[in-house]
Amino acid sequence: MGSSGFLGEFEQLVLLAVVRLGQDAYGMRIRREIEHRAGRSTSIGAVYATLDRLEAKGFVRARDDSSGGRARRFFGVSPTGMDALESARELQARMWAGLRTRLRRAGRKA
Amino acid sequence: MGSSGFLGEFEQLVLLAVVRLGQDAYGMRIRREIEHRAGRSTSIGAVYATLDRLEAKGFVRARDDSSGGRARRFFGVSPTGMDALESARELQARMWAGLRTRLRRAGRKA
DNA sequence: CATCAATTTCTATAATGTAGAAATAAATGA
DNA sequence: TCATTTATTTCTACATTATAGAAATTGATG
Repeated sequence: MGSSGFLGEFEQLVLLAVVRLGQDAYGMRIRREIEHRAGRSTSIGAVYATLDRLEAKGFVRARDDSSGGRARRFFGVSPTGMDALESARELQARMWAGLRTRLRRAGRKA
Repeated sequence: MGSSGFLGEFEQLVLLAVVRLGQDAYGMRIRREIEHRAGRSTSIGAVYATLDRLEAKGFVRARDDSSGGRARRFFGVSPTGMDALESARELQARMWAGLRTRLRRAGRKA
């Protein structure tokens, strides 16, 4: 993938979950969010490994936990990360453009 | 990924290119289609490796080349493959739902 | 038949995805 | 206070996917 700025499938899920959760984006919460919204089970290890990789690419940054409670690692999406999300979305739009009807037709006759 | 039916990022691109190309979907052509539409360079090896994996999963099937010319390997998307595409699209829709404005806001202030 | 051009195969490696056990540390109740 | 529970993160290991490019194949062409 050559760090070319493209987002893998799961990376995209995690990044979107971080956007959605806003101030509340930390590992376990992100995991739950993905499981709920995507309806797909995932492991906590998968989430953290992906967060670490996203951080290494500069797509998310960890901010320190200031709340008194249990120490947690909160994440936020960086401007670069936002760009990556936008690009991914645009790419998908281009690739899908005009294909929905064709897909439905094919699905019926299959 | 455990062959859980999820499509990787590039797998999705290839599958969509096969749908779009219809009768004309063979390796080199798929490569060109992706490069044009996605505006992203890719290698022929990447395309074939992905086609092989998609075939192993039953998402595409190769049909024999009946045209007289240079022997080529044509591909078509199977019903299962169509389902996988639909699922991927639905998943994306769910994950993105209601996020565009938030993304734009964040992009501005960043 | 020699060469060319288009296509596919093959080989090798990097990046991403995935799970689950182990470690950490706050909270709780005795 | 201390043992226990509970929520969270780290760590380790491995499977799958992504990627490139050289080599092989085969029709076409001179």
